[in-house]
Amino acid sequence: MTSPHTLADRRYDFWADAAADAVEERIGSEERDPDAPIVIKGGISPSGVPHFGNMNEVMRGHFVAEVLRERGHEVRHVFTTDDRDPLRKLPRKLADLDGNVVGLGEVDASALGTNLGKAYTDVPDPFGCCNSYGDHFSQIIRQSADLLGVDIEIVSNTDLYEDGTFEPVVRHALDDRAAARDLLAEYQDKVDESYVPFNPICANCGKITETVTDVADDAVDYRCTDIEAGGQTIEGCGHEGTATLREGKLPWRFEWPAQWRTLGVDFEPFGKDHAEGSWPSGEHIARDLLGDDPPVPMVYEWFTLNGDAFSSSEGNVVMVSEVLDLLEPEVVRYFFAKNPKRARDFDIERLDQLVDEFDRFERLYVGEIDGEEQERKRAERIYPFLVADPDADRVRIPYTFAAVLGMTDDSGLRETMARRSGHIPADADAEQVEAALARVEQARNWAVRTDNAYNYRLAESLPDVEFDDATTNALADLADFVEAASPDEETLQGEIYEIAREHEVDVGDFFAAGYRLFLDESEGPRLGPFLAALDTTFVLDRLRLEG
RNA sequence: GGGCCGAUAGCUCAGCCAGGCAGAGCGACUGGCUCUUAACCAGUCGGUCGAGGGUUCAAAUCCCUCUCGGCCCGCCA
Repeated sequence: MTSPHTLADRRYDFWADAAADAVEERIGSEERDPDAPIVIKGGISPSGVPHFGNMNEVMRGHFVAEVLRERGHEVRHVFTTDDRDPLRKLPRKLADLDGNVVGLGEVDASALGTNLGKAYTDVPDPFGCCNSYGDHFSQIIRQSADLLGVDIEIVSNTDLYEDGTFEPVVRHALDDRAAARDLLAEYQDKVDESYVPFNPICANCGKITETVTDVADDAVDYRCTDIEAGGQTIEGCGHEGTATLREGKLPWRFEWPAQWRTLGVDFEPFGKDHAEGSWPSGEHIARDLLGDDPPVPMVYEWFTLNGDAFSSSEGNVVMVSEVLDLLEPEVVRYFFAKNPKRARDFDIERLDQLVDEFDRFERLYVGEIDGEEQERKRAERIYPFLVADPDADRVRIPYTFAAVLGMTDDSGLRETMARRSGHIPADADAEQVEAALARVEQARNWAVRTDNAYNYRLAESLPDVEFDDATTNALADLADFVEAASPDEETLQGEIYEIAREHEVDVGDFFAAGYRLFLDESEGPRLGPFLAALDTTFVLDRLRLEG
């Protein structure tokens, strides 16, 4: 037995190197054609909205593929959408191709409900934009991978059945069904004498059935009986018919090894749910039933979202497209480059922490800061897999400050504020500035979404304010000072204190007045640098309560 | 009940394979910048490495037992 847990050890600074070693060892074995490209696979059922956690299935394999390519191998990254699986229950939430999540009530749910038990590719697309339910969600999987900069070859499981690719394996399993049955019985109690490792599709109602009554060379007879699944019963129509070996599916425990064989899979990552169930039986089936060498396995731990399990039914999901509204792709990739053996929480409230961690990682890589040897080595090894064209001159504005810059939509003002705060160096060219400010969009979205302390908005017009005479006079004095002295940020910051004292206005209250005037908030960023960055005329009018 | 994986500072995580001073960042706190507020600088605090035992000159690291959490051991995938 091959343990799927032992690959991601710490022999390397990057776990993908350890996995790549195991793959290289495998392809060196004698039964494998050394010239054939290495095949890395992942796969999920297009059962509903593919969420951020599902991307483990894409990203973990991706890094291993990239490491192997770096070592000079030709690598195919194949991804099966297990779209011949039957629709078992209706998800509570769906999503259109533009990433908008909608409730089940917003589509024709009854049209879905009547299709329970059919393969995803035989269920109509509730949005009407793709050929089937399965195609719809496979398309979103493809888009999600694209957004993360990962190139995968998506293979439809249904196609593999219909075009005959699977047919020899299906025949093999049926011919050796006694052996298949004995083998699976070691893992599943319910496998009995009547078990046949093939589920035909009913020609009458289209459901995937479980009752095979006879097996011939190129076809099976079946009766469409009730199917129990997930505590509910999907009624069979009672039809008796004959199905070819292309008109049905292998049970998952057999289907997985069938994919390995037909696609020539060398490496496959999978979630921990498979580690103690599907993997041992799949490995056994591959070796002893099919006579194949199973791929190198790797288990990854699951992510949680804001502390709770990802759950489509509970609605605790976030899609890749949503995440990329909040984070740059390289930061997302960084998250997936961490040790897969560790369960991780994807905490939206604290994305700033993740971004800060990435920024530090980047600075370690470009040598801008010095860290401990270990973290420096990790950065040197892993960073190139996160960013296509590492740029030592890349300017990163801290994420939280970028969120603050989102208070205005004026890009010129954003640049001025960033420059004056020292986050953009004086000699930065236009291209660097644009790249540095790109993050503002995501950071602003984050601040708005979480409505946190960085969610400021520049008050476009004079807020409804009422100040006492001393404060009003002090503000007017401040305006005069700004007009006369064109002060830099620090001078202005100092003068705010000075003027508050002169007018015997409490310093805290005076600052609060400033924040009220410009942000309509009681607190805000450091006022001197903030006002210094704003358009002078605008500042003068506002301080004089004129607009 | 049996099996697998995980647990290191308030938070996010390195370190474990192959034993050698308990680490980083962030946060917090203190101080600095004429200055209670984003930023910046300096410093401080912060640990029963989940618990207990064993091996060892030496254990976060190796071994055993236990606790807690997740997953698997029905079906399905």
